[in-house]
Amino acid sequence: MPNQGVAFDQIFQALADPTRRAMVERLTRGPASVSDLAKPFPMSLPAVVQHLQVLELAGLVRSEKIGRVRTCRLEPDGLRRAEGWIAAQRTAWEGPLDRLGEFLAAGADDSAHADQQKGPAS
Amino acid sequence: MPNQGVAFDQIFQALADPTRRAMVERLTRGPASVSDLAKPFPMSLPAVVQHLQVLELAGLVRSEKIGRVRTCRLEPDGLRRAEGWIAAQRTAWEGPLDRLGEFLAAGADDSAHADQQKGPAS
DNA sequence: CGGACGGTCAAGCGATCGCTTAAGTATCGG
DNA sequence: CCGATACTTAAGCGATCGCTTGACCGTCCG
Repeated sequence: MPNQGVAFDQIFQALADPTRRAMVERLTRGPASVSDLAKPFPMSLPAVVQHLQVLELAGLVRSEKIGRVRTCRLEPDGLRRAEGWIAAQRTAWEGPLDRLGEFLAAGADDSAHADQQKGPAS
Repeated sequence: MPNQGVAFDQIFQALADPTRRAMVERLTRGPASVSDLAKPFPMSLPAVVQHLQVLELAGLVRSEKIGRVRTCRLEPDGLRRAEGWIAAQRTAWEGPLDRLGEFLAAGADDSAHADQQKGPAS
């Protein structure tokens, strides 16, 4: 069972490769076999399988072999984990008060007006 | 300046390293100088700067040198781009098919008949 | 049965990654 | 002006990455 507590290292590393991202995009449109998944790419089949293993180890994809065909499908939990981490960082920065801190740190000289119309309260 | 249309490759690659993610987390709590940013880590200063360059090239961090101090701050746009891509894939998977597609593919053996019970969508 | 199909295993190779040390360059403090 | 501070640059080294080729195994079809 592809561990659910996979490290972010593996998730982001998996997503860092364009081939692997293209595979994920392909899999959002439905499950696919290995060779089916390999067709768009100009590389050998073992290379594709290696990418697939990276995705699987990261918990982004699950695959099951029936007969001689391995069928791969997306595992949205991995994606959700990555999205959650990013959102946490982004909101930690945008949330409390820090945009102002940035402004102050940049130019503490002419603080005549401190009300920029930024921040559409997302 | 680091282009805003930076490739996802660089963004996810930058996020794939635990040291770099820790730096991002640190920067959500406010701007920091290079050596300040380096303090929590058991590595040499040049190593930290190299990580910083990766983050900056990915458009996740911006830095400005004043006097002999380089001050780094978070660039939320990069984070938002990454989050957007992930969300797009996740919703592309979860949206149109619901979970039914996944369920059918897992339990059913072929596409000839699709008359299993339907509507377990939560 | 025999061959094609779908995938797997193993070795290896060049490129990149993360990190190091050593030796700079600029600024600031006294 | 001199030393300390805050990086910066460059070279190098072992480990990992992405990909290849070649051999192999199990499954389906005629």
